[in-house]
Amino acid sequence: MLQQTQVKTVVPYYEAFMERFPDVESLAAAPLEDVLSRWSGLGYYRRARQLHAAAVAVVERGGFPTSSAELESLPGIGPYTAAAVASMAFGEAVPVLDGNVERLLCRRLALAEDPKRSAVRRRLLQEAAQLLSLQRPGDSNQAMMELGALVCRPQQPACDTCPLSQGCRGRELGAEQFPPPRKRRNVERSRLAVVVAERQGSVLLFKRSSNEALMAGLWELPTIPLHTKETMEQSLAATYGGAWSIGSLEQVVRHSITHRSLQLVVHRGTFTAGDSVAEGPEATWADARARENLALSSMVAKSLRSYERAMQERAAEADVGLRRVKKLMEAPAGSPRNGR
DNA sequence: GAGTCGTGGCA
DNA sequence: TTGCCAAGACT
Repeated sequence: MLQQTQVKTVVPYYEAFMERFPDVESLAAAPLEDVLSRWSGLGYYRRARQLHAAAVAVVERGGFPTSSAELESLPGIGPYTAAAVASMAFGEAVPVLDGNVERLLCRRLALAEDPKRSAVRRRLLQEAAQLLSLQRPGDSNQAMMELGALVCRPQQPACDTCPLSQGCRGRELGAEQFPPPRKRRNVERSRLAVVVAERQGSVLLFKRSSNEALMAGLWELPTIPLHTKETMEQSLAATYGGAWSIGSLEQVVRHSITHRSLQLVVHRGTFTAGDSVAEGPEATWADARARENLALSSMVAKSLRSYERAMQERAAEADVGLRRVKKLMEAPAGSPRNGR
């Protein structure tokens, strides 16, 4: 969970996850669907699949591997995670190199090169090994990561309070210039139509196939690109089968996925199953309770919240209108109206 | 080696 | 509003 994700974000997911899957056996025995649903909203869903696969592998081999080399053979466990687990759980003297330590060491060595390059990486690992406490490698690794996160932070590093400022070459030259800024990628912008089809309090969802690159295996609201020659109804039928009609209600929701910036136009719509529906992706009608146990992305959850808010506002307006009408009808016939 | 994958916080 | 980035791994 902590891979590329901040601790603060992870904590609530971690606690709920551990309650649902208290040990490796329960995780291995659980359907992937359940694992994904507990991962909903955390992102990088491949991690959930790999964690599940790793649990299966651990149970099959009869226990956890205890060396960093063996750990790294498990799905989803790379150099960082293998070193972190091996050092913290099993006391192996291997250094971790996460984003924080990487930055700290680049500054310490005043390396003005891209730390992702393998040659630079080797140099950083060598330095990390030098600094590692062989008596307490787990604590030592955690201390380095904390130091990077809290003291040798990306902007405005607190060099004055740094316990490693002694041998730091970057401090003299201006720590902030190391490592060099990454090449930035251009953001791809797009507009999508998202359709909420309601039926007796349930919403129509489709399952993304497991080999999709993006959010594989998660449930999605029917979604189509905007600005096509086809009408929305045609696009929806082609993608999801059935027959569609689109209502007037629409809400705009913004969402960003790594290098993409999405404008989601959430529509209300209706869906009628036709002969072609069997050819579309797996579908389900899910009410609010059912949705709790489905794997939804944050993008879908956000769209649904926006839709529900809009519907509540519309209902409130309708209620006010109804009261006005009632009031008029209750007034004595032929009585003068306001302002006349 | 470079591209990709989600999301939320923050400046 | 926009861009950057985080306890990375995999293709």
